[in-house]
Amino acid sequence: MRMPKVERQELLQELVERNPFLTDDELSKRYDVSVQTIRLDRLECGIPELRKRLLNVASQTMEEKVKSIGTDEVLGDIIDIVLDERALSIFDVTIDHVFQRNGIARGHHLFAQANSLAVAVMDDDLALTVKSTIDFLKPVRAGDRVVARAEVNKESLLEKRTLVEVVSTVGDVEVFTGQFYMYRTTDRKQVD
Amino acid sequence: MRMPKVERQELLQELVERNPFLTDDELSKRYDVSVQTIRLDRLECGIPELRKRLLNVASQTMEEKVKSIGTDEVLGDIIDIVLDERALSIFDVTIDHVFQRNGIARGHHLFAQANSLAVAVMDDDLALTVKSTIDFLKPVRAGDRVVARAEVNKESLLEKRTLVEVVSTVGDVEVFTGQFYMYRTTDRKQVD
DNA sequence: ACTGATGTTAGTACCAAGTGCTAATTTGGA
DNA sequence: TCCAAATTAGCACTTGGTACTAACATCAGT
Repeated sequence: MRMPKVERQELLQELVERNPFLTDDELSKRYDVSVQTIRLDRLECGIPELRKRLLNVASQTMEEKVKSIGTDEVLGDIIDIVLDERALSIFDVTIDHVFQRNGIARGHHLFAQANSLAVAVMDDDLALTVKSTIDFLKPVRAGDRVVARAEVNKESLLEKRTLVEVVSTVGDVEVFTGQFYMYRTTDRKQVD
Repeated sequence: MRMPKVERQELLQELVERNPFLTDDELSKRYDVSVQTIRLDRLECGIPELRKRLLNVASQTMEEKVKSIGTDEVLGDIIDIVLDERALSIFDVTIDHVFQRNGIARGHHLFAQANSLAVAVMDDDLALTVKSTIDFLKPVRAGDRVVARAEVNKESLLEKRTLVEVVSTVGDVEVFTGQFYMYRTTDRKQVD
């Protein structure tokens, strides 16, 4: 006897989960049983056929891709924006953004939200961050909704390095502040 | 005439790129041509059949899944580390990290690499960034390999806020510097 | 030793979504 | 009008299956 049925089916479940790319034929060789037995096993365990497994994996990807393109361009959703004046974005912190150890959000996500907002508020296709000073005031946790408010410093608007100040809050608690010195590619004095 | 051949083939390329889940049959209805025409188009354009497209997308996902677990924890690969002293990480910039407009890396990715490294070099499970001052010295582009070097300030080691200085270079050009003031949860004076 | 349940294997017909090929038909343009 | 390019049709074959039926194998209980 090669292996009891139940054991084979349990191994099969795991294996297919980790590696969805195996055909029944390959699986049958792996467990030294006939293809038909593998088919019966899949039927009993509710494991779909190769093609449907691939389709599932592929759809997952596409969903994630659509999401990640949106979140890569600007981390957080921009709710309100007046170019060269102010902007506001919301970022919902999930378990993906926190340290496993203590559940506190990684600093670079808060920075990313603020930095993205600072870039967006500048009325310039090619705005770049040159210098920045930031303070992490309070720890942020999964489930928190971080609201970032960016304000463009009027006096610096015509200078080469425009100052954008960002304040992020959770509820009414300030959790993060940052000064972003932004470099404009197009020259305001000529454009306006 | 419905549409010139070349135009249809160009649209086909784009469409299939965005939505790899369409069968020849569905495509043929979309462009109001026969299935055979679609097959010829795919042949000429080198577009693989549905099943191979799904397989490609699925394999990508699996690779990314393996990678993303590692890259979320720390952006960039840590090459060398001496706890409480210094650390070094490498981060390969891809098109995913740059502005489409000008091909320059988004600031928050450089920050993320440096911040991750600063957290890692602290001999503490729960190190947090409290304050940071950073300078983006030169634009970084896709294809660049950014090497970040973190150095723990010895004098500040016993203080509540330890200073970690990070310098990132591409080749031998400094592109980014940052001072990270880190908060330790565990108290060095008691632990040592 | 016989019987029955359980498990395994074999074989057939069929399906989806193709490839690869040949042949017929349509169509646009000089 | 006539030719070449483009399109369509048809057929045999492939993969990786489903769904179903039938034949074995094996071991347990009586």
